[in-house]
This record gives sequence, C-alpha cells and structure tokens, in this order.
Amino acid sequence: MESRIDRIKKQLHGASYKLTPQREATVRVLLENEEDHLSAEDVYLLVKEKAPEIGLATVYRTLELLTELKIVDKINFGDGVSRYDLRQEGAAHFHHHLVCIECGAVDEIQEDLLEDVEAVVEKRWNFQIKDHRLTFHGICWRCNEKHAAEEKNKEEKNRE
Amino acid sequence: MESRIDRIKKQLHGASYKLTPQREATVRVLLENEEDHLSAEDVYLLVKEKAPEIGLATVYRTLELLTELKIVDKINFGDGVSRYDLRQEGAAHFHHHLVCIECGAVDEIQEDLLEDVEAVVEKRWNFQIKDHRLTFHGICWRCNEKHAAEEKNKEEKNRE
DNA sequence: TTATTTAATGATAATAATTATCATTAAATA
DNA sequence: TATTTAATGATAATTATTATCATTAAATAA
Repeated sequence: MESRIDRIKKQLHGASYKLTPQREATVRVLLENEEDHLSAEDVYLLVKEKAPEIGLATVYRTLELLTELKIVDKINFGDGVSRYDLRQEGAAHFHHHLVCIECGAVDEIQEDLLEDVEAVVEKRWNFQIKDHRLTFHGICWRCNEKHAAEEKNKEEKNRE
Repeated sequence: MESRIDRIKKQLHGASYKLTPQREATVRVLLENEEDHLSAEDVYLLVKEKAPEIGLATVYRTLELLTELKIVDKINFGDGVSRYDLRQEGAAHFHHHLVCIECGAVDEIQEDLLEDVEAVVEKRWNFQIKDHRLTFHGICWRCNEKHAAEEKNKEEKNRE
C-alpha cells in the first residue's frame, strides 16, 4: 500500500523537488507529531534526535517548501513564532483552531463549518476564496469541566 | 458631545492608566487611519509627523496597552509584522479580513457572519468562545473586475 | 564509467521585529 | 514643596527568520 510519505514524495517530484534524507526526516517528524502545532525550532530539535547532522536552515527551507506545495500550513497564533501543521490529505481547506485563553491548549476542528459563510462572502464581496484561517479564542472543554467540578465541590462544602 | 478619544480616555482611566500626550497622539493616528492595518513602524512614522519627540518603544508600549484593553486588535497576516486595528466601538467581536493573494489588498468585513458557526462550536466542542479571527485568502473584487475586463477585451480582439 | 552541471545542505552571518534596560522626565500624591 | 510613582526616550539585547557561501550529493552528459 502506498504510504503518506510515498504520496508526499510524488508531490515533491511532481514539482521537480527530491525527497532528500533531510526532507524525509522532517516530514516524518511532522507525521509523528500531528496536532502538535510545532514551531520550526521544535521540528529542528525533533529531527536532530534521529538525524543529528541536520541544520536549522534546512528545516526552515523544508518547511517553506512544504508550505508552498500546500502539504503543510504555516500558522500564527500571535506569539511571534510560526507553526507548521500537516494539511489533512485531500482537504481543500485549512482546518480551524480553538485556542484556550486559560491553559493555552490548541485544539483542531477538521470539519469545514464555513460553507455557508463562504457562499455569502463570495457573492456579497465578489471575493474568490482560495483558503481561509479561522481561530476561536476562549475556554476549552477541559477548563470548562474543571470549573464545573470546582463549582460542584464548593456547593457541597456550603451544604455541610 | 463625547468624542471617541474621550471614551478611550475613560477606558484608560478605568484601568488606572493615563492618556499621556504620546498615547493620545498614537490613538489619533489610529483613528485617522482606520481600515489601514498599520504596523508598529507605520504608526511610529505617522505619529512622528505630529509629535517628533516620540520614541518607537513608546509606540510599541502604547499599542500593547491598547491591545490589552481591547481597544485595538493585534493581527497578523503571516508577513512577519504585527498590525493594529481599532476595534469597532461596541463590537464584541473582531471583524474579518479579505486578503487578496494577487494585489495584497486587505479589505474588512464588519458583519458578524459567524453566529451560526459559533453556536455549533460552543455546543459540539464545549468551547466558550470569547473572540475569533477569520481571514479569507483569495482574489478581491478589484482583481476580479480587472480580469473580467481583460477577458472581454480579448474576446473583442478575437472577433475582429 | 567519468566529467560536469545542478540542487541541496550546513554553518554561520545578516536582518528585522520586538522586548528589556535604565537613566531621565512628568505627573500624582503626601 | 518634597517624594513617590508612572511613563518616556534612547538604545542594547533578544529572537525568529532569511541570506550567503563554501561544500557535498545527485543527476545528467560525454
């Protein structure tokens, strides 16, 4: 069976780039850390564990290349660092993010959700949408549950 | 009548900050350049025209302060520079952006458009939304019109 | 195969945006 | 008026990213 790496290799070849050992190591790190929103530095350190000879510049170059080919998405949560996410295979659109303002966790939404909104934007603003970025800032389910538990606890204490 | 500046002054006082001349000059620049997505450097240069003694660090500090107080929104279009937009008065939510991948223009959408999507996210992901960022990347109405005109032109030439 | 062109890499210097430091000034308060 | 505190300006420091350039690896031509 054709693996994800094989398909990425084909994508690279299609654009006349090669999948060098360094590029492959970088892609593997991204595959093994999906959903983790790694920075270039993060990727560099992880790649180094397996391939210590790799240079930071090569990691940057590879991430840039993968971004150009739309294999990864470069995202920015406003903390001064770019982060890189593998794009879902076959996904025309970028996935969305939920950033928790309490604990800092970043969750992903793979569902599109924006179809109706995009139809409106395309028509009303005569804007041909090619991609989108949607991030919600708020309180995640973990913090919500934690607060609910604390609340319950307090009530029980009061009843005593 | 109470002006926008007066209201911002009150907001600052409410958080026990003062509206110093430097801060006022910075806010005025933002007011006079709404919809322009200015970077800190842009703001600095504009403020300098009116108040040449101001320092870049003060502009950064002021923009940070205004961001904290949710008077401005700090945004990032992925070009390595933070940009600062005055938030619509009374707007609970951040406005959206249309970034043209051809000409680089950035247009704004003040309408919410996300109410339905947010209801789904709050329920399905148990996420309490406090704010959002939505940016569409694509081709703006100006470029679309230009292409349409070019197309028409070509057709006419062919008919000759 | 060997020579030659081209692509990719690693080390590191350069750049650019932002933040930290610190002495000075302005403002608020005692 | 004296004194504490907040804010500022100049500039150094930091940090992420990009550019440079000599070296290596790969692809292609002879």
